[in-house]
Amino acid sequence: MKNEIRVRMAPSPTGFFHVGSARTALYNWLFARHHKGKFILRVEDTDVARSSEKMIDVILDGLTWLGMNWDEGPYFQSKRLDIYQKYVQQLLDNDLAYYCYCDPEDLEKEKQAAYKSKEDWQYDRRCLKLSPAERAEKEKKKIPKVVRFFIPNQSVSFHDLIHHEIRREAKDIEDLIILRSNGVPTYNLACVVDDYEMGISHVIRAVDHITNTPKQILLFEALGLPKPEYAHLPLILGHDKSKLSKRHGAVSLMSYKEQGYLPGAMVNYLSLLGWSPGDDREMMNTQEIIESFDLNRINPANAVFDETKLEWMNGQYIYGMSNEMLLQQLWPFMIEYGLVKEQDNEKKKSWLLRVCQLVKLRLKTLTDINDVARYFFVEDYEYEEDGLNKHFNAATIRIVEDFLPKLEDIEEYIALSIEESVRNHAETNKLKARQIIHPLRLFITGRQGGPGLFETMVLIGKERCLSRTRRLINDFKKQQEEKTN
RNA sequence: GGCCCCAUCGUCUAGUGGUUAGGACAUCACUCUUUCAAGGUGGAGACACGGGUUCGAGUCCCGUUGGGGCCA
Repeated sequence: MKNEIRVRMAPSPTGFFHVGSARTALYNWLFARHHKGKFILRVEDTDVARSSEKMIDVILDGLTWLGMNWDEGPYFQSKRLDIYQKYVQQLLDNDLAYYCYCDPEDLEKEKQAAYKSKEDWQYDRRCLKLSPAERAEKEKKKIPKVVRFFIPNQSVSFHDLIHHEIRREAKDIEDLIILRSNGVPTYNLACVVDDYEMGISHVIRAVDHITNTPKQILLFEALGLPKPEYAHLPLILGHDKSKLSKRHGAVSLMSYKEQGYLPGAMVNYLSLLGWSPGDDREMMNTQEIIESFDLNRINPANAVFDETKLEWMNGQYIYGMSNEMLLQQLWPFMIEYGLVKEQDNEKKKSWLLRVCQLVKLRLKTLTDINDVARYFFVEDYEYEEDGLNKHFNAATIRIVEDFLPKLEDIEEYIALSIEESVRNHAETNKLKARQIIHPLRLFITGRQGGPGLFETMVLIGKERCLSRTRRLINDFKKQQEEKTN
């Protein structure tokens, strides 16, 4: 118990789950699983005016999607106010904290004025210097008061597992507010109390919290509590190298799910953003990542989020899946795009699996199914402009039209016989096979590229191939007639 | 402005005093192919700068510059 590894994810419920938070959560979780420790969920909702169930569900859904199970919680700070107040009282009793009656708006004005004239500003402890009479006066007037933590005059240093020795002078830290006038604790106090109460052994969080750590260490010391170990993770940046935020586009974890990314690929990619196993491995399943994971191997430099590489990796995962798995993952998207109906799952199962096999190499995300394979399912696929320019002309139409009877005559409609028929026809008519293949592909699929044409034609079926081709030929003829008239 | 963190190809990274500085994505060329992909082969591409320490520095120290974060 004493040496048990216990880490936490402590999200503030903002209504969405940032990929940066997901990465932080992931590293905590990997660390816990690697050391057979506990991963605890704690919702830091004291700051939030109203944190709804829904906001928390976003977090839970995200963790679940990525396969990160938690061992305890979620605990809610908003339900633990009395605990924090108890600790604040302890500090007050020991003269390690004091009441402050200053009007926050006044202080804010002073601060802004100081910044404007490029001066540093810190709270000057004026309420600490209040005489008993002055204090009594303010109490009598019922002026709202907060509790400030008295920063002792010393330097603070701590050992960060990623950044090594970090030192900060106490004079650079101001007496921070730890309890608001409404009795709600501030971030630093609640965090310290909870990290202790929940037995957190390692605080693994992003580096933008590193300036909070000395304050928290001072709080641990003032409260006489044991300190956890600290590891401050590098930030995830957008392409302009500033902290990844909404203005960079998709930063919510669930938007990646909606865009058709697989949780395994997401975990794999995120794990490599700031960490590496030390060898050249990149494609790793979650189990392998857990086994290799080590805080010592985290790169302290910030990392740019590279969606292109994530996309590539996702494609690798899709290609590596069994057709059954792929179909299952694809299903909700195919329903959404109107490619299939619920009952097709049973009726057309084996056909669907064959389509999966044929297109899986071309899918980078699950949503690609609509672009890459729409023509297998429905008739409203589009024709590539460039392709029509090439093949929608008298000479080509003629070639295809000549070939159609041969296609019709094929008895055993399998790839081999279609190919044989095309090649024979080409030979007897002194054509290159591609002169038939290319327009045929365009007419049947609307595209110039794709899986092998003959296999594709088998899956689309003879009748549909014929009718699609005839439709194009008729369209062309109609167009010619209109021109001559 | 103050304080803090960071610095290897465009991007993610390997590298812990002696390496032709390795890999991956992206990019380019070739190859395979009915096409598009994927694959295969190859190319181009980095130690921010300046001082030290050392026989020897991407690697250790200091400074500069640049980027980022927090205070907001």
